[in-house]
Amino acid sequence: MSIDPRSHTPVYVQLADLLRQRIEAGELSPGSLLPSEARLTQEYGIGREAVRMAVALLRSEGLVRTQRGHGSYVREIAERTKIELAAGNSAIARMPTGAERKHLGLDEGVPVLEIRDAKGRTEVLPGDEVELTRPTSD
Amino acid sequence: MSIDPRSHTPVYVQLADLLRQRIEAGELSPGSLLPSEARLTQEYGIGREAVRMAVALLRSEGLVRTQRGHGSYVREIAERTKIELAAGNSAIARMPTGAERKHLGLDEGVPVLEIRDAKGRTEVLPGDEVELTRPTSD
DNA sequence: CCCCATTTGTGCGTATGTATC
DNA sequence: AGATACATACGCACAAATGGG
Repeated sequence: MSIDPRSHTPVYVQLADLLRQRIEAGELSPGSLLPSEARLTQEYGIGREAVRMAVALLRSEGLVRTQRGHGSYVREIAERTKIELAAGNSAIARMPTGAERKHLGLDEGVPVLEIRDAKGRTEVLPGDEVELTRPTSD
Repeated sequence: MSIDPRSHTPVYVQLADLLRQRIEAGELSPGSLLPSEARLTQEYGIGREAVRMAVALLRSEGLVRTQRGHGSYVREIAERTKIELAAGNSAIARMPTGAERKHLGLDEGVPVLEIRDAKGRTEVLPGDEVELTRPTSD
């Protein structure tokens, strides 16, 4: 598989698609380092700008985490803790504010679950670590 | 408030923080146009790359929507439809795949809710338009 | 401790395409 | 038609963080 500069699909999107495939195929396993920007520019014969935008796109999707002076890692899939949505409560999914992301230690591209109880009190949970359940009444 | 190029925090993160503050403070209201890239580079004395990455970061957070050839707008807050989480079902929040985003017509930086029933069938809902509820058993 | 190689962050110049007014 | 503004893409250069010797 290769990249076509003359395609209507932007080069950086094509690269992101390729990398996403390699991640989902397990060829780039969770915790492993992506090839460096320099390597990707060479291997695919494209510019650094396109490479950086491709990685930024994967970051925004929560697939990779970038560490300056080191590289970009494939994010590890967190275990999801089952949380029961209590009767009378509701939940919404949204992206965290900057403060929330810092406070919860969230990577880029990770949503939060905001739980609201009947009294209007809210609780914000890391979206990649939680599975919301409602048990059968049996 | 200004930007410090010598800070440990990347310039583009600092700018994103400043713009986020202005958005959350209502100074940049929903539907309004952000200053252009050129204006931001001048006003903050930073490079184009930093400006573009800051705006991309806000996009990934679902705060702004960029319209090509026009500018970047502060996203309007969508009405949320209440959806009941049925008994025996569960839900997780995550970022959509590219295909899902296209199919659902989602802006960048908008998570999805994936509902799973007892038989393992899943349904994907736009995270910015849904509020998950569990009524009181009354 | 310093030096060095690697990697990402930042700034800037340039160019082309496309959408809007 | 023209001006403006963003999107994409390439190039180069230097700064800053990281880790190894």
